[in-house]
Amino acid sequence: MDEGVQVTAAEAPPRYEVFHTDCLARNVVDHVTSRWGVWVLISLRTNALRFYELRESIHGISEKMLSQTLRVLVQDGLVWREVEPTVPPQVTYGLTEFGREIGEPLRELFDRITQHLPAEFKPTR
Amino acid sequence: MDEGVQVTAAEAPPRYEVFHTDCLARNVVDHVTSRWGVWVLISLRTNALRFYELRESIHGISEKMLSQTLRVLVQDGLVWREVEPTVPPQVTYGLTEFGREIGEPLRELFDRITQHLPAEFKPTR
DNA sequence: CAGGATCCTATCCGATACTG
DNA sequence: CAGTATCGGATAGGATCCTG
Repeated sequence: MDEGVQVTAAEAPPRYEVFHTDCLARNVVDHVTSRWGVWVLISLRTNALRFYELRESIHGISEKMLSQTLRVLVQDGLVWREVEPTVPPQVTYGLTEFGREIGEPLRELFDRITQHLPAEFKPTR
Repeated sequence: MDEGVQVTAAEAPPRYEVFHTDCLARNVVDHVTSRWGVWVLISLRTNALRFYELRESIHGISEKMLSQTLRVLVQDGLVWREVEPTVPPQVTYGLTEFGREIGEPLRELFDRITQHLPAEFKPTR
């Protein structure tokens, strides 16, 4: 049934086709804006981190959700994963070029949000 | 157990306190990046829309989720709501100043995502 | 038209236990 | 250390019906 892009009229405003359920972009957006994906991307923005570092820097995330989220982000090409075959193993995650490009507007988003909040909650920066 | 901000060291990098579960900013972020909140904000970015226009522009959203999402965004001060007491009633939604500030990085985010996707899925723009 | 109320299902996600 | 597997409760969210 659904297959093409449905833009009602030719002269329709440049409304985003991303809105369609079967759109690939929408999946990526959903992953980026997923409950934990957001924080993973933000955490990795400045530097690469190991699994346990990520877990500790993102409050409230469980190991399950962290690995699950990471797996998706790696699949989407936003995050790279490097395994050091030592004992015990060391796995490091970092942002790809794509991930960094995404992280920038994300940071902008959060900065603007925090700036609009009551003073008592504002970060010290 | 957890109550304050845990920044391991004094000279720690400016890691976001937003990561804490009890942070107000986190709630707003969760709303903005919620499954449907994203699309509502993007939809309203260029101009205000009525309820049914929103429902039609965001594919796959149910009336329930749309009204629920809108309610939260209005509470957060991102969206305004205007009721025209006619019969049948007309309710219009639009972005507040805050909402517009948030919408900008959001659009940037989606533009970058769509630009990185395979050509066959790319919007025509 | 713009929703609220209800019901019901899918999934999210945390806790726990186990593996290389 | 860095996960995977499984279970079960909580929540998101769709469908339907109803109202001002």
